[in-house]
Amino acid sequence: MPVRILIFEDNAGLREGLCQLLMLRDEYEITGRYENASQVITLLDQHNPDVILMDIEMPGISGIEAVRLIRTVNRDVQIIMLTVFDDHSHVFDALKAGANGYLLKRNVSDRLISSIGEVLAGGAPMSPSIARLVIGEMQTSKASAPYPLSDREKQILSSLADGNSFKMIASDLGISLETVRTHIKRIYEKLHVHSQIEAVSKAIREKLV
Amino acid sequence: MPVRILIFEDNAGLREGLCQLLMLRDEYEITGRYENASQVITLLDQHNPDVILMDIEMPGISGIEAVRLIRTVNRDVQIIMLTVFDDHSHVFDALKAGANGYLLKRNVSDRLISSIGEVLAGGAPMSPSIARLVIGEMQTSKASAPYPLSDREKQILSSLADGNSFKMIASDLGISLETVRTHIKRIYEKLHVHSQIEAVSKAIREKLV
DNA sequence: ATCACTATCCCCCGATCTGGGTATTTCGCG
DNA sequence: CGCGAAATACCCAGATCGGGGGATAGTGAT
Repeated sequence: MPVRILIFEDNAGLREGLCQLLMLRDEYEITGRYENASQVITLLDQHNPDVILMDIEMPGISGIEAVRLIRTVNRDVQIIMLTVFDDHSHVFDALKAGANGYLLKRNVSDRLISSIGEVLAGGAPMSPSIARLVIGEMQTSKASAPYPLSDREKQILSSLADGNSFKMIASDLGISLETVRTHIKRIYEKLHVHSQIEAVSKAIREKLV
Repeated sequence: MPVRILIFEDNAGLREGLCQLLMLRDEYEITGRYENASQVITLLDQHNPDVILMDIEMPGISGIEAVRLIRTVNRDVQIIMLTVFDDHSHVFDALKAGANGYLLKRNVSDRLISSIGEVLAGGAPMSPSIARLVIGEMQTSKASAPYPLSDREKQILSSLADGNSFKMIASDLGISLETVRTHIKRIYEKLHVHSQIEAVSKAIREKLV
C-alpha cells in the first residue's frame, strides 16, 4: 500500500514541484493538493492521508491553525510543516499545535523524501537550524544564577512554590513556624527579593525548583 | 584542515569501531580517544577539537557531567552524545547540560557521518525517537485547560507573577486597589486556587503568562 | 429588554506575611 | 580550639492579603 499524502501549499509552482518529486516514487500517492486549508477537516475525512505537508502562510486560515484543527479530531496523521519561516514563534507555535516535523523550503529538495520516511518511522524531521532552535529552548534554563541557597532553603522554597503557607511548611517539615520565617528571610536576602511572589516567580523562572 | 574529533567511550570495541569508521575519511582527524572523561578539561585544552563524541555511562564522571564541565569553559566545541539511553531524563539532562546532538548507538553506523556534518553546519542531529521526545516535550504544554480568564484578568495575573503587590498593580493600571482585589478574587475562583503563590505558580507552570 | 459577563469601586475582619531584632546548637575547617 | 555557616527558635509592629459582603455601569447576545 502506498503512503497517502495530502498537500496544502498556496504557491502553485512549489505545489506542483512537490507533486512531481513525490510521484517519481511509486511508494507515494498524492491523494490531494490544495492551495488553502479552509476545508481541512472535510478533506482529512475524504482522503484519510498518512502524511500531510502543510505550508504556514496561506490565504484564509494559516497552516498552524489548520494543524490545531486537525489535532482536535486526529492524533495519528503525521504532519510536516513546509515553510520559509525559521523564527522562534512560527516554529514553536507549529510544534505546540501538534506538527511532527518542520522543514524549511530551502531544504525541501534534499530532505523531503527522507523526512517523510522519518516521520512515518516515528521521528521528527527538522531542518538543522530548526533543530538547533528547539534544543536551544531547553538550554536557556541554566547558567545565569547559581544562588547559594542551602539545601534546607531550597526545600522550603520549593514547598512555598507549591502553594504552601508558612504554617503548612512548618508542620510538613516538623519545625517551628518561626524557623520557617527565618529561612524565608534568608532566601529573600539571597535572591534579592522582598515577597513570596517574587521569590516563587524567580525560583520557577530560573528553574531553582 | 581536517575536522578534529575527540572521543570519550568506555567500551573499547565501540571506541575502536568509531575510529575505524571515521578514519576511512581523510576530512576527519581523531585527535584523541579516551575510556573516561575524568581529564576532560585538560584534554580539551590539549586537543582543541571541533567535535566531541561523548558516551553517557562511563566509570568516574558521567558524560552529562563532562558536558557541563566543558560548557563552563567552552561554548563552541560541538558535542554529540552517543549512548544507549533513550529515556526522558538522560536526554533532557544531556541537552540542558549543553550537548548539540544526541545519537543512539543503534543509529550510529548509518548516521554518524551525516550527524557530524550537521552539527558542524549548526544543526542538532538526533535519532528519530529522540527528536520525537524533544518536540513531545513542548506539546505537553497542553491546551487542555484553557482557563477562561478575561484580558484584564490575564494582565493582572501576569503583573502579579512579575512580583508586583496589589498596590503596585493598582497604580500601574491606574485603577483602585479594591478593583485589583476584585479581579484577583475572580482569578482565584477560575483557577481554583486560594493564594497569590498558588495562582502565580499555576500561571507560570501552565504558561498562562 | 433581560441575561451573562466584565470592569470598576467600597467596607470589614481575621489571617498571614514582612522587616527589624536576638539567641542557641551543631558541625566542619583550619 | 575558635570561627563561620546552617538550622533551629522567639518577639514585636505594621503592612498585606483572603474571604465575605454589596454596588454601578457598559457590552453583547438572545
